[in-house]
Amino acid sequence: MTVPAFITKLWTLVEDFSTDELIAWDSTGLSFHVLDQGRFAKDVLPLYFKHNNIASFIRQLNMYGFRKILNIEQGSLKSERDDMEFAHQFFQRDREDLLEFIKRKVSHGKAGEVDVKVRPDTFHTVLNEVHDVQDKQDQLTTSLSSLKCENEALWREVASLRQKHHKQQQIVNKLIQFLVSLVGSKHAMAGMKRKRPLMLNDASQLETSQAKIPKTSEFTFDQV
Amino acid sequence: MTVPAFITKLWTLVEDFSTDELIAWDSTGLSFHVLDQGRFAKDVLPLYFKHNNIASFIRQLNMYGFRKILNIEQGSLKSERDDMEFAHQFFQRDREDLLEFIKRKVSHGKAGEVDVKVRPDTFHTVLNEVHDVQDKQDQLTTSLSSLKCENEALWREVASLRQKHHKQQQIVNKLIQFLVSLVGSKHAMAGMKRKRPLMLNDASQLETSQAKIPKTSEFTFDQV
DNA sequence: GGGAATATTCCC
DNA sequence: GGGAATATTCCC
Repeated sequence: MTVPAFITKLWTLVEDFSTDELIAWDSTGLSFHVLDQGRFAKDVLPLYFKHNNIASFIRQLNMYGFRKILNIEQGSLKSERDDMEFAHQFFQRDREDLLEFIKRKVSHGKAGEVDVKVRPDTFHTVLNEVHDVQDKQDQLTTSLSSLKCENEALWREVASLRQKHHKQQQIVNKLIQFLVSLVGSKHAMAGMKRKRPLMLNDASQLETSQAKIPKTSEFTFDQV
Repeated sequence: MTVPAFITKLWTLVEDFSTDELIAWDSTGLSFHVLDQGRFAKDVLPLYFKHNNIASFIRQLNMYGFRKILNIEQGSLKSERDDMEFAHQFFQRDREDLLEFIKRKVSHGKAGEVDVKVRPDTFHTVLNEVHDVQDKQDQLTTSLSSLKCENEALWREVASLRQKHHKQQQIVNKLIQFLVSLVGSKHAMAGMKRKRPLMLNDASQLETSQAKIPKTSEFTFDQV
């Protein structure tokens, strides 16, 4: 809505017939010419701007997206040597209504980037926190790996112990069967005194204790 | 080394005796006064700057760290009503050598902050990576906790099984002692045939298998 | 041409 | 006073 001062001044300047000798519309009305750079800078620029440098004028044109029109005969001798031509899509003769679409380039930072302003100590704090998380994750990974090895060894130990217990129980059963066969066939037990019971019924206790832990590990380990 | 144009112009301007009626050193030489703002802006400023606004002049003073000196009698009637006084540590009469230490404030961002320019997709990538690390760490923590519980249950199981094995072995030993006593006292074994050995020497196997895992867990678990 | 520092303006 | 946009300068 609000057209920058440079654009309105430029349009007024190009439209002004009194300065057509130094700056004027192209015959097409879609671009404009600057004829005599020296005189234009010295006599015209100070009337509109706070300087008399053609370079500053061109800098502004570039800031607003104007492009320099290159003539066909570049290096060859042309009728007018001191002739520059500039154009912009929305800078046209008798079309002041288009000027509002001419936008100044935002200079800060590359296009497509966003500024993130942080205090240096905040920056270092965040960086340290990320490193802390990474260190802790490394420790966790190591601990997890160690614990997993220990766990596997424990599972093997439990399996081995259960197997040994089972075999031992079979031995106990065989011994008892043997004793029973002795008693049944020879009645050898007659007259012997037992000080206390032998407590041979361990198997039932073992079965109940096994229910406290799962039969297989529910944990899965993925390398991180 | 290179003193900004504003500072050199300002110092020249204050030193200049011809303008002392409008701008001049304080008697101490450590600050300067601007007497008649209206005349100063209209007659003096354009001689040194590209404008005639006292506001722009003061804006520059603030940009370079000058401070306004407040008079003792603020609201009361003073001899000179249109009198402003400014000072800067390194702006003193006859001390042009100090001017190089007057630094312009960098406008972009708050003081003590540093610009970090990133493309939005890079910003989101980094953010996602941090969240990935945090998620993975949560998973690791959960897995580690589960595995630790399972590990503790396994240790209890192993201890329980070892105890049972020990008791079972004692039973086996007592049975064997009992059989031996039977054989020794009554010679009841005579004439009986054993099909295969009873394999009662399980205890030695158990001892060797225990060496495969440590007696106590070397792992320590800290909550994260 | 355009990045970046300084200058000027505008506005809270 | 100072943030921020625009203007001017300086420099590659």
